[in-house]
Amino acid sequence: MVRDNAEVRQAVKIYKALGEPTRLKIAMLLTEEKNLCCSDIQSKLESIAGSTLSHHLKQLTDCGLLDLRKDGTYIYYSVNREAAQKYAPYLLT
Amino acid sequence: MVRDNAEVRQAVKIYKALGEPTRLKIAMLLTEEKNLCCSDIQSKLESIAGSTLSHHLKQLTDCGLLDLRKDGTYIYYSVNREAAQKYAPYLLT
DNA sequence: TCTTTATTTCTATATTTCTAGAAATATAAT
DNA sequence: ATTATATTTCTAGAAATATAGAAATAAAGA
Repeated sequence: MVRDNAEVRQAVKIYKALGEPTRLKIAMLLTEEKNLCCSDIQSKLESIAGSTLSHHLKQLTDCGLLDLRKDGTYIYYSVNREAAQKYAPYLLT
Repeated sequence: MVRDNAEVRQAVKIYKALGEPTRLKIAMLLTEEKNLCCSDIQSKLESIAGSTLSHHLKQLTDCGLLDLRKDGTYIYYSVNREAAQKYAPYLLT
């Protein structure tokens, strides 16, 4: 029952990231279909500015919930299964 | 993979509730020790105004993560295991 | 090189959230 | 009845967040 503080801080960040409709949607999109790039995601959301999406993606990666892989001009995102499993396996179901 | 919208909205609310350090701490306190009342919780946190705590508890109950039981002047809170299991089993580990 | 496409950073604005004091409500105890 | 305790509601200020336009950066292709 004794918890590492760093772990708890990561939990807060992950839950904060998921506690916003657009970001939860992004995480869910990436659970269904991995390796989408920024503009793929943008086209799957109704209407969102690139700059806004960029901020959301930063928050989702900074907390460790998303991984990214750069390939030329593109950046492909995917869900980090370990983090999701540990904190929010709901995403994976 | 098709998700109920109401479920997704509840997920957002629960993650938003847990995405704040004080509220995550409250949820963790209540996982370890169930049936604490408002003032018990207040004394277990460093220093928080009753009105602030009340708002946090409202958010945690409104999303369905905490249950409450009234007994006279006291209100005893506990974690709703089903909700925690579904969305944030990290709390229960 | 010039242009296009992808993404980020900067900046500003609108909105939400956190916090707590004061007042209100509710129940219990004297 | 009065008092004490527990909790909530109201209110407001401060801080954080969401959003997007404009400019900047980076890589690819013509």
